[in-house]
Amino acid sequence: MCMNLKLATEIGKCLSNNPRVQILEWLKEPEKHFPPHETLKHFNDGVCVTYIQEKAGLSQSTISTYLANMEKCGLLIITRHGKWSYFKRNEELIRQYTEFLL
Amino acid sequence: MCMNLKLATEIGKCLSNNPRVQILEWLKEPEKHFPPHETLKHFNDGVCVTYIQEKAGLSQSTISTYLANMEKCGLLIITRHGKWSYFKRNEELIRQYTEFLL
DNA sequence: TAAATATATCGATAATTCTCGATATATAGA
DNA sequence: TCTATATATCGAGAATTATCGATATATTTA
Repeated sequence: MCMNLKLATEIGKCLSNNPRVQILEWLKEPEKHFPPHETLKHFNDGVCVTYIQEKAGLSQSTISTYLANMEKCGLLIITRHGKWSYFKRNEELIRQYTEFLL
Repeated sequence: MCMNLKLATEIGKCLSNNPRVQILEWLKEPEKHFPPHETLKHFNDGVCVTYIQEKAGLSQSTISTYLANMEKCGLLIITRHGKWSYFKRNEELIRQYTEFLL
């Protein structure tokens, strides 16, 4: 999907709220901001909802919705392992967005 | 002023609404989207409020407020000539913002 | 100085977003 | 299968934003 005004505005909406921008920043360096996983020993697929929720200090439902919105507009990529959902940055989409702005 | 979470969120708010994102896009190439000025013969300082307002099709007060907000967070630079206010993109700030995101 | 023009600000209502707790769903383990 | 854990979805009230018309301010010109 290529960048356009409509999608850019949806991305902008995700980036218009402090907690969401903060999450995107944390996910730049997961190992620096989140505890290591007990099952998975890496952050290749990002961070699970619970860790992000605890760090953000908002309710589970709020964070779940935020992450779903960010995934929907492409800012994040979701990978499910069993009962966990891992979220990581979609660097390609973010690059497309920044190129659209410039 | 250097980029930080708070400012990035303010910028995100400006970029969370269709008309504002559209304005930022139009201002990439003013000569392509707006009529030439009768007094000034160039777009060096950008485009006046009236032209932007007519092109956007929203009320004068709405556009004036939008432009003021975008100027306040640094996305636009305002230059006044007599009774006109000209707005142009602040490429440096936009670059800082994109680097923050990446 | 009076009128016209361009922009900014104010006050208000409608629409959207924020954020929560409650509850539903899905998976894993006893 | 029953229970615990992780995540998603729903419904609601509070807060914020969208957008307008009216009006104020500033500048230019007659």
